[in-house]
Amino acid sequence: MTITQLHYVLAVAEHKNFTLAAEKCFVTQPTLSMQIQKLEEELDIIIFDRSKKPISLTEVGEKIVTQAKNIVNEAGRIKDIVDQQKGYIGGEFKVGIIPTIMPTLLPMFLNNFIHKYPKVNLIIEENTTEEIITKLKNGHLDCAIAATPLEEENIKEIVLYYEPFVAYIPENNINYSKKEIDINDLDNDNILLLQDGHCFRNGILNLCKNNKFLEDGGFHLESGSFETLIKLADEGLGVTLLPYLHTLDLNENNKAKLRNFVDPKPAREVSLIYPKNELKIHIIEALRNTISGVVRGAIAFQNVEIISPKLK
Amino acid sequence: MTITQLHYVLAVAEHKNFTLAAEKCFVTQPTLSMQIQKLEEELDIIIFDRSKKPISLTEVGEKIVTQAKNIVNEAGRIKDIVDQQKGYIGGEFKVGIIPTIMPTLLPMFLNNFIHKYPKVNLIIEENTTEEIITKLKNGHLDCAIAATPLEEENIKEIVLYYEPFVAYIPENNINYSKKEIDINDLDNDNILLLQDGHCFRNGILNLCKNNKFLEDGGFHLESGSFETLIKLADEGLGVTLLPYLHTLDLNENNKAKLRNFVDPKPAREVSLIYPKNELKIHIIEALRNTISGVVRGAIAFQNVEIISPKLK
DNA sequence: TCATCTTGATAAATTATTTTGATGCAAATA
DNA sequence: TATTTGCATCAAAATAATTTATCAAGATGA
Repeated sequence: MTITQLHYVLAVAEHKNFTLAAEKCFVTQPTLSMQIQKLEEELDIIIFDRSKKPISLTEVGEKIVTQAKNIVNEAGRIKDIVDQQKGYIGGEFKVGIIPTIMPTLLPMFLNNFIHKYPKVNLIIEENTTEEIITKLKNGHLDCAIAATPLEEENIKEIVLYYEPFVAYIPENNINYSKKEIDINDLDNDNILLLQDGHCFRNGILNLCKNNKFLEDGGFHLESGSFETLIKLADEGLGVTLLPYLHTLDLNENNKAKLRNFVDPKPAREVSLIYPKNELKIHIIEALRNTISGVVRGAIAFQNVEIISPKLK
Repeated sequence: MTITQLHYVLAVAEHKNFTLAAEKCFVTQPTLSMQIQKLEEELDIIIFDRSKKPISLTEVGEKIVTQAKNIVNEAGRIKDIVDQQKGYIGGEFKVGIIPTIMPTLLPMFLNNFIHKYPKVNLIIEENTTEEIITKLKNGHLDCAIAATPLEEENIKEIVLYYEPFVAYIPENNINYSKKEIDINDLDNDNILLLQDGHCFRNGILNLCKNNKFLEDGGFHLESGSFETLIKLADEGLGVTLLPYLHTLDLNENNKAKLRNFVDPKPAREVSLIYPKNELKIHIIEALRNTISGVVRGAIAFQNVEIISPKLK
């Protein structure tokens, strides 16, 4: 069994077609046929059922493919180790970002970064915190941006910035008239939050433990976007909290309903997180510097005294 | 990079000697030299510092070796998949057992098992519950025996038996005169327990929540063996609890101090646990049957009504 | 139904890689 | 200085991978 053979197997499994898979592997079709036959012979099992159209995996084949992916993935990390040693800033670099950070932060640094490090092939994906942790640990992500602290084993966190929350108070609410809000003022309101998995929620729940929402769960909202939350708040269903960077894009009408918190402001800690093995530490450092640079201007002036909750 | 090359690298890393490593790989020394050179050339780094005696790993070399182990380990699982498919009962089979189960259970089934399945190369190691979980997940163990329930993701549990606890009451204790003990009778005693990590401890703490030991922690004992606990109890430092199978080996003097619990007896659930992928399920089933057979005779007659605590 | 197309298997020739036995060379040992 | 130890090197031999050309089975479609 060779790593090459496993690559061939994966290609056929993906394309369900020997000829096409061969092209993708930059070899001729007989090469693929032969090598896969050799592997099947060595293992004395059949991986592909060639009688079906399109070609399908046998039951064992499925398992072999799953494991082959693991092996190939692990093998790929050898290159990462070497790149790290050489201080090479380039190659594939996969970053996970949680949904509530993605739309505001990404545009701020993306252009900057790809121009500064053109050799890096940046691959960004939106993931929940939970997905991020799994993928960091199994190597499907090189680093991620999420709300912290997570205190996960084998994962390191470098704080990028503290982002204060801003209250969004609809007009009919008794707190609307206040210029600034204390977190305890909201004790009697429904606080509309994002669905679980969007870790933003965890960030707030711990701050207002006396809130009705938590006590009796008058109603349970599982919205996926701040836009929905704002509309629901406008309907008089409660108040909501928005991370500062999100409030910058609101229209004037909505901005009028924003109220800053008095110090100490509730805030979320946003960090760059990555596996302890520090395989791509050079690229991670590059990313950190880029983000720090652009973010400083955007939120540094906000005098954030943190009530950073212990997440999850 | 080939899997063979990685094997060669690991062999040299282990033996610190090309000639010896070559022997272990059943190839000649030039083969090893060439292949490792080829790999070093491909990666454009040096793995081994040949100037030192004995040969040593470079800094990158260390990392490469660590990763090579992962790759080789993952590659080895392909064989497991195939074996599983073929229902083959044989090959290497690694079992972890927690310290408080090892000495009593192992002798009961070991002989039986290795005679019944001579093709299985059984490798037993003593591990804490925590180690077991890690090793099951990363494939360094095929299955394990531990106190349950653990409720760990990706790990399955099959209960082997329920083992009742027996109280060990020193003579000076007020409970000594009782023929049977109620768990609540011990509320005012120090209960001597094994150190953390030995999961036996978790099994008891939840049962007697009012115990002084927990309330004020008059003193904290971190003993590693039941023998020590028994001696400390004899010194008048408290009472201790022993799993039933352990009590069978005590001397007469000690046995006199044992008191059964009244129903419902506290008990620990002992299970065979293994990864959800069920890679070696046939061997695991074989092991389960063997253990069930021998254990039934030993503790089935104990009318165990379980207070099985939820473990950590 | 019959020609045609698609697609994987096979054969033979070619090319590339791996392994080996013989030997060299440097450093340690005695 | 002679000897041993241990890795590197080399060229020949053995093995293995790849390719080109071709085939055969099943699908497609006129």
